[in-house]
Amino acid sequence: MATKYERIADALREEIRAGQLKPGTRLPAETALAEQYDTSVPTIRQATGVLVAEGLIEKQHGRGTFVRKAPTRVVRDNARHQWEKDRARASEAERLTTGATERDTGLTINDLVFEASYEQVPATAELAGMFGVPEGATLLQRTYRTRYREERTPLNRSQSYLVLDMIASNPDLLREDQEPWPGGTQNQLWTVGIELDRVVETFQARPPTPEEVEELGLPAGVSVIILRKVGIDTTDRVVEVADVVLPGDRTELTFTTKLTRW
Amino acid sequence: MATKYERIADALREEIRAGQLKPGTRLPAETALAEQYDTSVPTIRQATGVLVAEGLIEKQHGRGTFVRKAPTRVVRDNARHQWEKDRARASEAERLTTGATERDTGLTINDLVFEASYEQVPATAELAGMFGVPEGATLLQRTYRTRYREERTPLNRSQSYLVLDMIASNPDLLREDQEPWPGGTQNQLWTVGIELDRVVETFQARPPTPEEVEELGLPAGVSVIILRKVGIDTTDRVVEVADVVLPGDRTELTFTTKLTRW
DNA sequence: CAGGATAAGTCCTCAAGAGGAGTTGACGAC
DNA sequence: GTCGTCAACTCCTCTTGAGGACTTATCCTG
Repeated sequence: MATKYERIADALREEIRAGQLKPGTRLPAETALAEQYDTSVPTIRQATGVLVAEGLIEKQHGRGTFVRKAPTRVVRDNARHQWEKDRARASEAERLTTGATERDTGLTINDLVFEASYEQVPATAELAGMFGVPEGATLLQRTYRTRYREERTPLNRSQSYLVLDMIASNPDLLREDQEPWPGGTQNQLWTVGIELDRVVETFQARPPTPEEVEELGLPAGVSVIILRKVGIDTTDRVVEVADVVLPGDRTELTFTTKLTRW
Repeated sequence: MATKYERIADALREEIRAGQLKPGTRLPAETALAEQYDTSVPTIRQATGVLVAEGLIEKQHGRGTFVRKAPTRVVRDNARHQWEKDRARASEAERLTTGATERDTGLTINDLVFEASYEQVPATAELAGMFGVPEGATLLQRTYRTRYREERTPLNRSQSYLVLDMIASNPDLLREDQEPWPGGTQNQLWTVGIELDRVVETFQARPPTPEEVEELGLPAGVSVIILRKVGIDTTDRVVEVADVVLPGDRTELTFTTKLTRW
């Protein structure tokens, strides 16, 4: 015999699954639900709290409790690291299996706004260790935020680090006033004689910190994806490290691994 | 002015961050905290509930509330799709940037137990669409569970699908009694004339369903990573689809993308 | 007609308390 | 000494009640 609030949560969850409560619908008020299920308001709040944590409903202070819509997802693909010509090789099989979300959302890069800021910072012990430079060495830190046109909360926040000494031969890379990294990081690094060989991406999912909730405008119950991207050049040096914070409910990542046999 | 429970949550969070409350430590009892912060037990429970959702603490009925240890992470790397010889090419740069967790945990494949079961199921509309077969066509479904030796809850659950007709030429693939897929899926498919060309992996993070909480023994506040792996052969056919459910707090995924220039 | 005040409806905070259920260690019976 | 019982401690459930804060629509004022 489950507890009272669990039974209520189950009942509501079932109504949502069955489609009786459609996305966007407002649930009855807490007092109404309390009467309907013959219990008190705190017990109702406990039940709805479960569904919030599951990401099924969303509470809005003063407005009501609503069934959440499936959020718009943004697809990231590791093919973005490749040159354009290579991307064109994407075949029908890929489109069948991964293109669906992109088609559904109908979003293109033009619907997004990018913001960037540059700063010179000393290397932390962790970053210094990865780059193989002394702790405190000067790094160029670029902070990116991506948002939908006409939305305030960004879709992601990314901080990328380069060792200043490695890129000093091209002062344009340090100019704040120009479009950040036209042609992409790979091309930019090429202009200072660095040839990127491969990118290693590591990531995990965890609940957001309060700061991340604030910055990304996350509803309760969603997690963030933490992605660390490490760029390695043809001489096996770590030349770029980037930490990206992505909202878990709005992000879908795709990676293609080509298999080799020699 | 933040609310009372927020201030309490902030105070406890700060104690944890500062290391005054070390991982594994038991927090004072709810009644003691209520007295300490001059409030009621429900308010204390609300405050600690925030930290549970953030994954910082864990409540154990009858025992107490404990500061969570950083969970053991299992690293998945897309290099696992490659032949062994290729893996050996992993260089110092990779080890610097991604090998740390593997070294820290000290876990090898020998510490893990694999369970598998086979079943023949009709293709759902979604799977049929991906494979390009009629809906209801017979699929071979393999269900995997991975667990630590001497732990009951599995680390992950994976369901993999193959089209029966494609692999029918090797009846050994259907034998339940043998070690599942010796040599790996890539080698096994080779025995039926299928040459895997690439693997496309798509994933997202979301809160777990109650069933997943049950099956994977997830503490409150952690999310699951849903990974869909699609194997494509050299003739651009989708030959394998696998859905993997991973606990977000115990999993770290790594992908290496080799950049090309032609 | 525009703008602000108001009222109703909503979810949120906080309190105090009773009883229940899981865990642990101490104690006593055997 | 071993085992089971029991008491103490823990977190969990649920209740009742009061007031606060946010949102929206209505109504009144200018």
